[in-house]
Amino acid sequence: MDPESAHERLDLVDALVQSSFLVQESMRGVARRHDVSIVQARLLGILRDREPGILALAEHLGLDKSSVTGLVDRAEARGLIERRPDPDDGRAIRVGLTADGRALAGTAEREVRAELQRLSAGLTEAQRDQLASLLGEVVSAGQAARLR
Amino acid sequence: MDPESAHERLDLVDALVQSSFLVQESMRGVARRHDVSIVQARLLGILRDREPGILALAEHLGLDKSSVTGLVDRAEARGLIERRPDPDDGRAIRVGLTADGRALAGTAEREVRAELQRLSAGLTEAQRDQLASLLGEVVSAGQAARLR
DNA sequence: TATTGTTATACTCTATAACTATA
DNA sequence: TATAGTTATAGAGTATAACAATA
Repeated sequence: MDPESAHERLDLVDALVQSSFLVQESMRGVARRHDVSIVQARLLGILRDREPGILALAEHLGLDKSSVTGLVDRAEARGLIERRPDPDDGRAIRVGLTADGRALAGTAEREVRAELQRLSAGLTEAQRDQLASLLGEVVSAGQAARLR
Repeated sequence: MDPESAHERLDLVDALVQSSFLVQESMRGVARRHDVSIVQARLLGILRDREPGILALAEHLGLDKSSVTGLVDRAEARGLIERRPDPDDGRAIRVGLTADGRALAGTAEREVRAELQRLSAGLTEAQRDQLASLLGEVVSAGQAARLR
C-alpha cells in the first residue's frame, strides 16, 4: 500500500487518479475471469447499443483503425462479435455482437456493477447521489473538452 | 460520444467507470507527449518516494514479477531508472530513479495535475472538497478490499 | 527448501506505412 | 481523388513455466 495512510486526506487530483486505477483494476479483474482483456470487454460494451464501422469504433476507443481491425479480428475469432456487410457502402462493414458476446457483455457489466457498488457501500444514500452528481459534472467537462 | 446526452444523470457506477476512462486518457496523453507509456509513467511515480525490489513493485502494480522485469529493463534502457544492489540481500535489487527519471516524473505529475484541475474547474471550491472527500472514501474502501 | 530475480515463449495491444477496393 | 478497411511490421505489455543464485 501507499505510505500515506488509507485515511489520509487526498487532494482532488490524487483522488481522481487513485479511483481511476481502482476502477480499472476492478474491470480488469472481471474481464480476466472471463478470459478477455479490458479493451475487449470495453468493445463488447460499446456494441451493446450500436453497430458501428471500424472507423467509428476507432474514434470511440481513441485508437488507430488498424488497431481496431486486430481487436475485432480476435473478438470475432472467439465468436463474440461479427462483421456484417454495410448495406449502404460496399467498402464498409458493421460490427455487431453475437448472442455469446451479448451474454458476456451483460454478465461482465453486472459483475463490475456489483464490485463497484461494494466500494461505495460505506457511503450513505445521499452521499452516493452527491458523488454521482459531482463526478457526472467532471465527466461532462471532459466530454466537452474532447470535442473542442 | 455516447448516445446519452452529456448532461444525462449518471448512476454512480457509470460515473465511476466513465471518470476512470477520462482520467486514464488524460494520463495516457501526458505520458505519450513524453514518449512513455502510462505504465512507465506510473512506475516513475511509484519510485518517487520508494526504492523497492522487483517483487514489491509487482505487488504495487498488480503485475507478475516477470512483467516487471521487462518494464524495468525498458525504463533502465532509457536511462529513467537504475537497478542498484540490495545491501541486505544478495538475491535482491533495489529499483531507483535516475535524475532524468525524477525530472520526468515531476513534469508529468504537474501536467496531469493541470489537466485534471481543468476538468473540475466548473465546480465550486466546496464541491471540489466534497468530491475529493467522497472519492477518498471509495479509494479507502478499495485499498481495504485489496488487503483482504 | 524457499525466495528473488531473469529468461524463454507466446499472446494481446498499439502505431505507422503501404496496400486494396469502393465511392 | 478520397474513404473504409486490411496487411505488414515493429515494439510494448502481460502471463506462465522453467531456471539460476542466494538465503
